[in-house]
Amino acid sequence: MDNDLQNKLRSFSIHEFQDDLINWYLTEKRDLPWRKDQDPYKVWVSEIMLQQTRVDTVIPYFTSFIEKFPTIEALADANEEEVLKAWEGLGYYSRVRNLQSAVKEVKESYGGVVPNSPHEISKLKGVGPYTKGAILSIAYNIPEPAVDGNVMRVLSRILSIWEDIAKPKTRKTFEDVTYELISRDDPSSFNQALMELGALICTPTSPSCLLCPVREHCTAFEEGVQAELPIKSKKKKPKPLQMAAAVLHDSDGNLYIHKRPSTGLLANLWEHPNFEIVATTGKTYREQLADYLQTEYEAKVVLSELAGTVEHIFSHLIWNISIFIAEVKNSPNENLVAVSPEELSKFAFPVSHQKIYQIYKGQNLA
DNA sequence: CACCCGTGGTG
DNA sequence: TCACCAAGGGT
Repeated sequence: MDNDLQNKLRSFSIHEFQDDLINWYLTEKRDLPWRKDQDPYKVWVSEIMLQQTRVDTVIPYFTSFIEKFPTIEALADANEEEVLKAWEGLGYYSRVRNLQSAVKEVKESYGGVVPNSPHEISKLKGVGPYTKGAILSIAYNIPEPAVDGNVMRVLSRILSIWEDIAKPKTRKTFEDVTYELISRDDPSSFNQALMELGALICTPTSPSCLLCPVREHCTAFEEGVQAELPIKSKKKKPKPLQMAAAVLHDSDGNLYIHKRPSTGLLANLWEHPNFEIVATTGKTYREQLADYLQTEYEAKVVLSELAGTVEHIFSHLIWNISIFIAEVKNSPNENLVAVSPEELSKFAFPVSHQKIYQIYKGQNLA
């Protein structure tokens, strides 16, 4: 921590800040399903789901996930397909594979009890510095910083910290600050209050300073620079890729689907056969797709004309997918699995491939 | 550190 | 439309 920041903290009314913040939180906090108790497992699941994901999106997933897998034991013993299906549509699917892996570790090495030491909990897959602090403080009431985007935004304004919060090393500054500020009486409420304030009052654009319970402590508000903070450098634009996909079916209406590899993008999810178009050949998308289905799956097909397009936007790339319907005239190789339309709902697909299937169903109707 | 890893909402 | 956002972690 630099000298300027240390000086700010020396003249900061820490206890008054804690009281104003926590009292506001205890009165105004939202009634969320993961706040019904302090079960470390449920806190853990909620924190993983909430990573880079909105509260409103998480709520229905959390409720049904806990119904399906109410305990560490239940999740540890669950079928991986079923677990992935419960996560379908939430995104960042490695989160749930890491979670199940970590839960198995807790079952085997810690007797099914989530460890309460920073060192041990950090070794669990998918538990980084934020999630570590969140579980320890919320479930175990241990005064550990839990620095997420909310906390960096709120504290950058409170203390007028002009470091770029997009830079990895900046998180250390905010952990140091949080360690100075955190309530030793109620670290759980303190950490959650900082995040709740960021979500409800101290929002990224147009913060509601006049409603803020801690504006008397806020140097950015005092100086009128709350709209300039935090400093956050720009992200790269996602790179567009041209793709082609086929909804492959036989004359009985069975579908032929492919399981993606266990690492990388959309790992272990199912998809309709697809590939990236090569721009340099003189062939049409349709011709390239027929070639691909033949070489990759030994599938002889009758392809439709272009049936539609689907866009899939990721953090770092964009698929522009041209969709064709293909009827197979032979038995494809073992890289494809045949399923009936009724069975399809047991498999987890990325959202783009759900849309691809919708196009096929629309064609069937006509 | 830079890059990879999803999705849906919003001004 | 588009840029940015939302309780990050792994490599």
